[in-house]
Formats: sequence, C-alpha cells, structure tokens
Amino acid sequence: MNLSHPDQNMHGSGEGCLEDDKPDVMLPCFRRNMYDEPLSSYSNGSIISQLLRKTIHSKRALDESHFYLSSSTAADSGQEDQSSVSSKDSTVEASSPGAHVSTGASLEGELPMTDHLQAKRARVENIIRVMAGSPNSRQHGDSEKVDTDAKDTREAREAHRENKRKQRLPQHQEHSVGAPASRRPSDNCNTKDEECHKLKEQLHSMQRLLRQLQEKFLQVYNQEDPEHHDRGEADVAIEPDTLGENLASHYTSSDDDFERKHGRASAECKDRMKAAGYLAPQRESQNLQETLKQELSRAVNDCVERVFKKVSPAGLDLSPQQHMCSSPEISLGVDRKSQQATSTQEQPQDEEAAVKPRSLEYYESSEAQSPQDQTEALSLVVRKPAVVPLSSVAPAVKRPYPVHQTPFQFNYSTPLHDSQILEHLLKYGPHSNFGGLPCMPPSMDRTSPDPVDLPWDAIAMRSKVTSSHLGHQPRPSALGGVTVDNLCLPHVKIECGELQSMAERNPYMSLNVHIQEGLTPSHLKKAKLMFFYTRYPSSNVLKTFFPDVKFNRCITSQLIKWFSNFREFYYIQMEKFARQAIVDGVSDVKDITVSRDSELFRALNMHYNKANDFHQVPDRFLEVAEITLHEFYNAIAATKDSDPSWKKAIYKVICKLDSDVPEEFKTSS
DNA sequence: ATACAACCTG
DNA sequence: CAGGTTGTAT
Repeated sequence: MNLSHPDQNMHGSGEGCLEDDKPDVMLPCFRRNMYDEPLSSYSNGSIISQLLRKTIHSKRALDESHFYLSSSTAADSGQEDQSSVSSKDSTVEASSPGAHVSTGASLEGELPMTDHLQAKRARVENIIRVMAGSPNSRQHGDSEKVDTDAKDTREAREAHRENKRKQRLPQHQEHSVGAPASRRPSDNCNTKDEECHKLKEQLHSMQRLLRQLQEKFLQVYNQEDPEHHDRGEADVAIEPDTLGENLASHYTSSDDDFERKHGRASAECKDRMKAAGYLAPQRESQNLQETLKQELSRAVNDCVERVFKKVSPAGLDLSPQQHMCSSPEISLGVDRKSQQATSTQEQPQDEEAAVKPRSLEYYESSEAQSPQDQTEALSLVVRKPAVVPLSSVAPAVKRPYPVHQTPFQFNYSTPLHDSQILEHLLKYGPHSNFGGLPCMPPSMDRTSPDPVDLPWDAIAMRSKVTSSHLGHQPRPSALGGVTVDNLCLPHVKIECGELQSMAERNPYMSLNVHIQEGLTPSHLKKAKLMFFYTRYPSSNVLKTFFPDVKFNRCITSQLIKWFSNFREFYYIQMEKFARQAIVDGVSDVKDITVSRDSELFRALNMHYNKANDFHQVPDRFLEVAEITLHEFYNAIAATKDSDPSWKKAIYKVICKLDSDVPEEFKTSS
C-alpha cells in the first residue's frame, strides 16, 4: 500500500535472512548499497530500477547545478542530510555511523571508499525517506527543529497511516458480504506474511541475479587486456581494476552523473572490444560480445526461472504493452547486431508466444508450439524491423485490443505480485534509466501504491500517440516535457536492447497473460457471468477476477460502470415483473417464484448469458432474484413506490446477497 | 475532493 | 452499454 508499511514488516525479518546468504563474491561497496538499505523502497518496484532511481536521486541531491532541478531540491536534500544522522537509528540499524556529508565536493577516491559510501548511503536513505513521507510535512523552515521533529513526525505519520489502514481494511471488505466475512481477517494476516515471504524470495532472487551478473562481468573483464585507451573524457581515465568496482561505482558514486557512468561503462566495454578487435581477429571481439550477451541472458533467465518457480505455475505476465514499450523506443536504440541476432530466429517463436499464451502446457514447452496458429492478435507483436524501420512499426504498435481468448492461469489471489516485480524489472528497469526517470522531478517520482501504474500509463499514452497521431516519431523523446535526448546515450540504449533481446530469448519472458490495455468483449462477457454471483463487486474483487487487465482508474470505473448497468437492467426487470404480478392479481408474495422456466429468468439469462452454453447459472442467483422480486412486489404493494427513493431499501437488501465468485473465473472465461 | 451508485438519455 | 448528471459518503 505504501512505502512505510513494508519497511516495518520487512526490515527485521528480511535483514536476518539476507545476512546469511550474502554472497561472498559481492564486493563490499556494492553489497552494502544493494542490500543493506531499508527495503521499504523496494516494495515499489524492481530492485534494480529502484537502485537506479536512488542513484539518480542521490546524485541529484548533490549536483546542485543539475539542469532544471531547482535550488529547493538541493536545499531540501541538504537539510535532510543533517537530520539523517540523528534520525537514522530509528529506521535503520545504524550500520553507518554519523558520516560526514560532503556535498558534491568529494571526488571519487578522495574519501576512503567506506566513508564515502556511508555518507552516500545516509543521503540516499534520507532521500528515500523523504520520498516515502508526505512532502507537505517536510516543509519546516527551521532546520534546527528538523533534528528532533523529523523522528516524531515520521512516527506520527506512520502511526497515522497504520490507523488508516486498519480502519479502512474492514470497510473495504465489508463490500463483499456474505459467506466469506468470517475468514477475511485471517486471510489478511496470511497474505501479509505471504507477501513478506514473497518479497524475501524476490530479494534473494535479485541477489543471485546481481551476483551472477557481477561474476559474469568479472569473468569477461578479467579475460581482457586491462590496457585500453580512454575516450577523451576525463573521467574515463579512472580505470577500474575490476568490473565489480566499476559497477560499484555506478551504484555508489555520486560525483558523476549516472547516465554518464552508465554510458562510460558501456563505452569502456565497447572500447575494450574495439581494442581487442585490433589485436585479435575480429571474430573474437564479436564472440566476446556474444558471450557477454549470452551470459547476461542466462543470468537473468536463471533468476526469472527461480522466481517463476516460486510463484504458482501461473504465468509471468509480460504485457503486450511491454512489447510496445520496448519496441518502438528501445529497439530504435538497439544495436543492429543484437537486433539481427534476435530477430532471425527468435521472432516467430516470440510472436507466437506473445500472441498465444495458452495454458499450463504452454508454459512448459513454448518451443513445441507450431507457428502456424496465429490469430489476428498478431498486431500485438511488435516486429522489429529488419529493413523497413519505423513506418512498419507504427501499425504493429497500435492496439493490443482485439485479443480474444485470453486464458489466464492464475491460481492464487495475488497472482500478479511476483511477476509484476519481474515485469517491472524488465520493463522499467531498462526503461527508467533509458529516459523516463531522469526526466521526473523527485516529487513526481512514484510513491504510488501501484508500482507500475504511472509509467504504464505514460507508456500507454505514448503508444497511443505513436500509433494514432504522429504515426511515429524517430525518438519519442519527450516525457514529462523534458527532452531526454542528451540523457539517452547510445550505450544506454544498447543495454536496453540487450535486455530486450534477453527478454526475447527467455521463453518465460515471452509468455504473458496479456495484460490488457482495455477491456475486451470477453471481459464483458465474463463480467456478465460474474453478475450471477455478485451484483456489487468490490474493486478488489474486480482486480482479482480480471488479472489480465491492467487496472487504472479508468478501467476500474468502466468495470464498475458495467456492473452498474447490469444492476440497472436487473432492477428494471424486477420492477417490471413485480408490477406485472400485481397487475396479474397475485395476492401473495409466496405465489411469486423464480425458476429457470420463469420469464423473468429467461430475460435475465438472455441478458447476462446470451450464449447459454457457457454457464450453469447458480441456484443462488435464482434465490436472489426471487428475493428481489418479492422486495419489489412488497414495496409496490405497499405503495412505497411513491417515495422517490423507495428502491434504496431494496438495494440495501440485495447488496448483501452477493456470493463468492468461483475461482474458475480467475483463470478463464 | 474524490469515488461510487443511481438515474437518465441516446 | 456509454455518457452525463446528481446525490451521497468518505
């Protein structure tokens, strides 16, 4: 829900289990920043993207002359730095003592690494805290008070939040009345623990992934001749002995812009390859490149697999939007080589996997599928243009809409949780350092409960724009009104491309459950069938029973509106038949029944279940219909219908008659 | 201010 | 069924 919550939950338990399997190969500085930090922020997205974000933000805080960021940001962060030392102990097991915070001045290497990192960590923690907290409560003018107030206000804030949570939760679930009412609280605890556990697992997976990545990098770099020329940039002269250090400096150093660092690493890599190419046959450098790609791919695959196995056999959902977002923008920056590498072989399989995520069997053998059964949903798949560049992309990007038959294989109530993180990693990890992130002022940075909501919307918007109005833009560079051209270094793009091709190589990543941008006719059909069970579904119910729908405000409203319309029809029918009964001279309510033969039922069934073969309408629905009809009859017979709001009493009764929607509705329509 | 439900209309 | 309006609760 919010950032502070997982903090309390995770920190104690999470830290313990992190401790014991911290990889030894992990470089200290790297590890520290990666894993010692409070986990609160990680609940909001992938670890990697969070890290990148943090790096960027910490860098921002230091770099006062950074482009449009106003002085207030810098001042704020400076203030926070002071409070950090004293307030740290409340939230963090102060493993970093009161570190001297030297704003901006410290060049890498001047400070001892540990001190520097500690100072940096303090800053980062503060920034995270600020981001997590309400911005408004942060506006103390008096900097001296901050020291003492910070703690109090934070605690108060968290307490407040906690209360809100506790108050809201039962109310929220009160909505789905009926049978499950009694088991909800325990569910709550369980899900809490479950979530905690899941997060831990994710973290472990990420640790392993990062370790593997680091190992691979080290491997590759150690093979190489350490000597290489610099690129003319001054900072390139700083030659890391190992890639680990290099990586570490990526995530820790603040005196250099992240993008530049990122770029530098890639540039170094490239340069090394170039140098190697002079010395060795050209093929060797290409081999090296391929090896690097494959190793990276394998590492990621391993991680994904692990996480994937821990989640249900359910699908990892990589939405069509993912393809959309990754293709037009990212693939533009993709190195041609990597494009060709992937577009030749993997494409058909990938297409098919994206289009036809079938059922469980599909997850086990994706390559066994025959490529011929394509549907019109092919438009979902973004073909990476081999020769024809962009014009051919635009139509493909268009809308993922006409995807019928969207089978989902979710077995649990929170099917998206884990996969969302991966999704986020794959989608916005690259994407965020690609362009979106640096453009966002800190205040814009998401603390929203839904980790993917905002960027998804942004991407959805972009793809719409791309498809409809502009046709395509060579570079959809404007996000948040800030151009990112100078931030999107080619090296960064290459990495994105690599990650994308990794995603393409990985069968799991290609599998998805079609997170829909919008609601499809099959969704409507499903909603109608669900109406037989629930007339007043809560938004939670809707979310759990439409796992393939990417929920945002609009979608939720639409779904709610659907059910509103269903109710409208339902009540209209009820009133109509009740009046008819009165006209017909029915004198006793008990003479009014609703059976499957009833005209009323036929009307309802025709409306909600036109293709009758779909579904056996539950008996409970007949009961509810009968009750409703009785209510209407009684009210009308008692001439209560003169009261303009006479129906409200009936609604109140009926809304309590909802029953649970069967699990099958989660999995398939 | 926001979200939702009902209502009305087309 | 969607769009718009209104009333209500948070």
